[in-house]
Amino acid sequence: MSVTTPQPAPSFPAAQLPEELVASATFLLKRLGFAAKELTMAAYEKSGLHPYHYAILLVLGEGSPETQGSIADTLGYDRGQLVGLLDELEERGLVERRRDPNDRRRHVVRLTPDGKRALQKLRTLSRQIEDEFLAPLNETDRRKLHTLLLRLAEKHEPRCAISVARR
Amino acid sequence: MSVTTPQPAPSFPAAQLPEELVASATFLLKRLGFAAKELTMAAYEKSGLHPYHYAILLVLGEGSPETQGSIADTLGYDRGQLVGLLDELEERGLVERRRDPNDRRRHVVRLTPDGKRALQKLRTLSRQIEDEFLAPLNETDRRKLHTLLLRLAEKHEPRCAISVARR
DNA sequence: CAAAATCGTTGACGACTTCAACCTTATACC
DNA sequence: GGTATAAGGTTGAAGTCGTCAACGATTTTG
Repeated sequence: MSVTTPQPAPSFPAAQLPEELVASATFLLKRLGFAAKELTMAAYEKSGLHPYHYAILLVLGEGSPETQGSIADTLGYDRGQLVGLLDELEERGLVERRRDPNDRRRHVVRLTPDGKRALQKLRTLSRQIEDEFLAPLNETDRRKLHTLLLRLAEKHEPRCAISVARR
Repeated sequence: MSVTTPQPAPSFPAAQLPEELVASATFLLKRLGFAAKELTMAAYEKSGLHPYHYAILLVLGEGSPETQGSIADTLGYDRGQLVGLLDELEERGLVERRRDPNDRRRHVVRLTPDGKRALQKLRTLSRQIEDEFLAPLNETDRRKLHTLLLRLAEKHEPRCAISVARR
């Protein structure tokens, strides 16, 4: 079952991209990154949440208490941006902000029970999106692709690097 | 030799992204797509041009005469967006717009000699960017990655599909 | 000849990111 | 202890960007 409503096939096939662009893995990566974003956004539409919200809930779901700063640093978000995202999560009752008694500048952010339920829903959605996006590949190819992407991410997105503790 | 000036390494390693995000090929694709865009933009900075300009020049370099509409359709650009891009290319003398005598609504766009030279420069730059971005992978891995990405692109970015004529 | 469609152009609009300023609170230093 | 400095969170401004509707000119349709 598809997460997104399929688009009607265009009556005429789209014009061909220049060969040199299609031959570039970097180019394909950029286009596919965009396509992945679009597919994801479409799938999230019904939930009223944003992929950003999912990432935040995931961080909070890992157990260790988080401040807004640590969330922002972990995900690479702007702190000003995070404020609005947390406002939205708090309005929906998925998250709780309270002052840290040890350092009253800080806000400690925690999942509420509703937040944990929402996180589970989003995990399922995320799996569905992944499955739909990778549909052309079998299990072996998916693993191979992930391995290769991870090798690139370790250079270009150090936050993705697998920590020693996690190995 | 690097195309972009290397960033100073942060004294502290960035915080760890949640495992489930890093485990998702879709997520890595989105982040890497963004990283690729940033790397590309940085490399293009000196040239005063934009990757969009390169794509346009590539289309024009393929020989068959192109109108603004056909360029936009080929690359998936908005027509209104293309106007400004072509203005910039024309200002730099890389491109010529002239009315199509057969259909005076259309503009036929052609490369100038300077445009062909610029295209060659950008081809070289593009190769350097590709090489730098894929640095963690050897030749075999690069081919494998490209194959996998292309399989995905055939579904998600039909313009990337290899045409029968091209096979 | 009139109506509709096409092509390129312009400008408005909303979404998004980045950034600087600000208030509160904690830490460093004299 | 008191003052300067830094850090956490918040707000709002600014700039970028893609999307889109409307327009004049021209061609096609009927």
